[in-house]
Amino acid sequence: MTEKASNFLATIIEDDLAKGKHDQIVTRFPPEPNGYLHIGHAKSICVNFGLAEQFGGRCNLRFDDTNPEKEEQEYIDAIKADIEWLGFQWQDEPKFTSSYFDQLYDWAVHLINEGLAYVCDLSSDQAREYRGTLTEPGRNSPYRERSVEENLDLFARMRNGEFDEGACALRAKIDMASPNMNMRDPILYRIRKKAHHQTGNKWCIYPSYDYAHGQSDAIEGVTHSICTLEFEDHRPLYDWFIEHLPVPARPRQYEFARLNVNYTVTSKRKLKRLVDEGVVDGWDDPRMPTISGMRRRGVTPAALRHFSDMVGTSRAGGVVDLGMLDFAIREDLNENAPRAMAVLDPLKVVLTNLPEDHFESFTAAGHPNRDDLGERELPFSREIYIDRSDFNEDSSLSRKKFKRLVPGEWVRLRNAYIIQADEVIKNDAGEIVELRASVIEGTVGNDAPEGIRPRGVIHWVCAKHGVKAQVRLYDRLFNTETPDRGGDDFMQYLNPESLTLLTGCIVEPSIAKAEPETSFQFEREGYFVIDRYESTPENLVLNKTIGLKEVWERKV
RNA sequence: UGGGCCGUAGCCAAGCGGUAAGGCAACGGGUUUUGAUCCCGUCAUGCGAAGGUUCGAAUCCUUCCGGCCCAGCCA
Repeated sequence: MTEKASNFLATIIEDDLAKGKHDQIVTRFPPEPNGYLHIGHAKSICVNFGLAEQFGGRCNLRFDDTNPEKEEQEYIDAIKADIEWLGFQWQDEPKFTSSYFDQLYDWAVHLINEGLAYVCDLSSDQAREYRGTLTEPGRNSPYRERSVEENLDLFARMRNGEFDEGACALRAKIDMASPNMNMRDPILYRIRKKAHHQTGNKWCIYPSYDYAHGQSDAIEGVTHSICTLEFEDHRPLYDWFIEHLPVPARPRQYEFARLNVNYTVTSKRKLKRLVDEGVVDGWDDPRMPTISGMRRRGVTPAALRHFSDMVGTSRAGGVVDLGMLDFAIREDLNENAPRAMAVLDPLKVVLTNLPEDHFESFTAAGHPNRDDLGERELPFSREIYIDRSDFNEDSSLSRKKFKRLVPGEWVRLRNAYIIQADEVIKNDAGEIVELRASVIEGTVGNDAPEGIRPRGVIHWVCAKHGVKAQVRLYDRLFNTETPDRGGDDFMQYLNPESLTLLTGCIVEPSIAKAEPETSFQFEREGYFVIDRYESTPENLVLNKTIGLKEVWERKV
C-alpha cells in the first residue's frame, strides 16, 4: 500500500492501536444482495478493505441478508465478482447475517427475559400513529406491558408460524418519547413467510437491520463498523443492543459521508429502474455507474481505487465532479494501455505516387515511454484510411486552428510518411469519397525537408491490412448535473445520445489478436477496451472508455 | 419549529492554539511524429457570518446563517 491521505477514520484507528485497544483491527463490507454494486459501494469497499490493509487488519465480506423479499443469489455472485475484480480479499469465506439467525433469536429471547423486548400486536399503520412525529413524542403501545411469560410464548409462536405477516412484531422496549425516532421501541423481528435464499424455509420471522447489524459485528469480532452518515441516528440503538446483550465483543460504529458524483444516480432503486425499463442493456451496461458496468466500459480497478483515494473520506457531504473520475481513469490508462491506431470514420486516401503493389511495414513503439510494452508492425500500402475529420476542404483554415490535412498541404502520417493532399474526389451528391495524395520520399523517421511544413500528425490504417471493427461510443447517461435531485423524475434527464454505434471502423491489425478486456489507447482518439462478452477476432467489438483530454477549442 | 450531523478556493480535501498541505479544474509557458503524456509556473491576507477569549484562532466560547439526515414491520 502506498501512503494514504490522512482522514478521520485512519486517525481513530491509529489511536486505538496506539492505546492498545485492539491488537488488530477488523472491518467489514456489508452489502445487502438486492442489486449490483455501484461506484458508491466501490468507495466503501476501498475504505473498509483499504483501512484493514493499511493497518494490517482484516476485512470481512458479510451479506446483510435480513430481508428475503428483495434478495437474490444472482446479486451475491455479482457482488463477490466485483470485489475480487477490484483486487480485494475478504477474510475466510464470505459471511452471512442469516448464518447468525439462531444466535440472534436467542438474544432476542434474552431481551424478553430482561423485560427489554415485547411482542406488539399493533398493525404497521397503528404503530406509525403511536410513534408520534418528529416534534411530538409517541405513545406507549397497549401491548408494551405484557408479561415476560406471555412475550416468550408469543415470540415462540411467531417463530412457529402461528401468526400472519404483519399480525405482530417483536419490539425493543426503549423510549417512545425519545427525540431520536430510532429509539421509539424499534422493531426487532417481523413476520415474513418467504423462503430465504440461504436459510430456505427454516424461518418465517426475520430480524431487522438495526437488531442484526451490531450483533453480527460483535460475533465476527469487528472492531470498526464503518457505515454512511444516514446511520448516524442509529448509533445509539446500535450501542443499546451491545450494552444489553451478552455479546462477545464491543464493536463501534463510525460514519462517513457517502460518495455522490454529478451526472449520475447511485440508488439501487433508480439503477434497477434503468435496467427494468430497458433504458440500458443491463446492470453491466457500460453507461451504468455500477462496478460491472464500469468494468465493461474499460475502467480499471487501479483507476477506481485511485479515485477513491483522491476524493478522500470525510463527514462532509458533497458532490464529486465526474471529471475527477475521468482523471483517474486516464491516468492509469495513459500509463498502461498500449498505443494503436484506429480510424473510426474512414476516408480513403490513395497515394498516387506509389506503385499499385507497394508494400512496406513500419515498426512502432507499443508505448511512447514504456519499452516493456514492445513494438508492433504497421503494414502500409498504396491505399490507406484516415478519419474524415482529419481532412478539411477549406485550405484557408489557420495552421493554429486546424492541424490536419487541407488541399495542397502536408501532414505527417503517424509513424510513417509525410503526405501532401493533391485532389479531392466527390460523388454526384457532392460528398467527399476519396482523397488523392502523394507521399514525400525519405520522410519516414526523418524531419520534413526544406519547404515542406506539415500542419500536424494524423493517424491512419492501411486499407488492405486494416481490420473492421464495431465501436461503441458512450456519453454520460444524464444530461444534468443532478439527476438524483428531484423526486422520481430522473428519467426525464436521460441523455438520448448516451450511446453511438459505429460499425465501419478500421483498426490496425495488432488489435485483432488481443484478448477481451484489453485496453488500448487509439492515438488521438481515446481509450478503448475490447468488449469482454461480445468481441471475437472475427467480429471485433470495442467500447470507448474515455477520450483523451482535449484542450483546444473544438470548432470547425 | 424535536433530534443528529455538516460548512476550508469552481469541486474534493488536510489541518486539532503558533500564522492555510495536496489533488481535480482553470490559466500562463516549455518539450513532443498523439492538439495526449511529461515538465515549469499562477491560482484562499483567507477557513459560512458576526462577536468574544488569547501575545497569537480555521482550530476554544457565544449567537446567527446555510445545507444534509430521521416519523419502513427497507438497508
